[in-house]
Amino acid sequence: MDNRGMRISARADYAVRAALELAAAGGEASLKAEAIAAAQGIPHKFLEGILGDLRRGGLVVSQRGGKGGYRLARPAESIAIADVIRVADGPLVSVRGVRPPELSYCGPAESLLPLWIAVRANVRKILGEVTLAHVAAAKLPDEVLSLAEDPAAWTNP
Amino acid sequence: MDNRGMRISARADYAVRAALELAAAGGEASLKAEAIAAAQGIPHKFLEGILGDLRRGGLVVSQRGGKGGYRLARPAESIAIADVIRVADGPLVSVRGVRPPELSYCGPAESLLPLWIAVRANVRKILGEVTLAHVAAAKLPDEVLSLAEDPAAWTNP
DNA sequence: CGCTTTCCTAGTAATTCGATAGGGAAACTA
DNA sequence: TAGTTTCCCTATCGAATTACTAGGAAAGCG
Repeated sequence: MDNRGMRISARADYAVRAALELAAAGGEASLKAEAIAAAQGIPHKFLEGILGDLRRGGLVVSQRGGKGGYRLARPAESIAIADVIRVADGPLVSVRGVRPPELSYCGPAESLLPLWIAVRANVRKILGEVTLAHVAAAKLPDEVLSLAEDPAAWTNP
Repeated sequence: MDNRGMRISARADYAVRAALELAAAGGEASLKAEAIAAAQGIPHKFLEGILGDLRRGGLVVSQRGGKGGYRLARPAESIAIADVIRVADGPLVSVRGVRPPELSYCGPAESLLPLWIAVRANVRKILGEVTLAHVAAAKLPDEVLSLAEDPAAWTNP
């Protein structure tokens, strides 16, 4: 019973960091997978697969050949962190592998369904509002910043 | 890239549902593992292991023999859903297997750390406030209820 | 063509997940 | 004391997932 709970996978973390490097590079310049991997310390063959997901998800466009690379398909202000996670890693929140609306509970557990829905809504409220531009510029929205500034939010249990 | 994201495991879901059955039974009565398993449709040998975790975590007390079973170790009003999940499944939120405060990011990803902290704080705000008593009585706190009542919270993506 | 870089398929070692099996050990009943 | 009930412990299992790696085919450039 050590490390489980609600976890953000390496895949999702890498995907967001790669997208942030692209956001920081601006809309014109394109970065090569190897450069992103080096900048963020991500295994580069693993990253290639993740960038493929981002491209198939329409978040990124790619170019092959000598001066090829990747760049964002849309302005960084219009891409939420939630978009990146969903494209690279599937649904934001799931319970036992299915998304909350598909669940059914009985007896005293009946109110679990609205509870999971509320949790998901609260996660969305952050990851759906914060964009790549916010994070890359280190300018998080005030409501998010005030959550993160509370010292109690940094303690272990 | 299908079903990942932030997931609540079967273990955590089962643990909460079992605890809810105990909460609904009241502080005196004790329920047998088999009865809980039948009531909630949980494989009973699997549930036995989970109940062992809850006992070792101090949330539940057990009694062997003819009129044995399990009951809550504390009043249901004093046990948060987060307590149950942590005891059965480890930390509420983790990124790449480690808890947010242990992370370190560089370059344009530096603001990811406060972002994960904010997400965790927002999850805690719900799962740390809502108790077994709330859910078992189907009386969620108003702030949670208002999140769950928003129709937009029930849509897929 | 020759070079670069993306794209695709496959594979893999380690771990986790969900679940099952089979006995003990303790407590109650009679 | 014998017998039943119930929790308790360890061990195992297959399938899936996680985090990577390898090797090459396809596309764009000079």
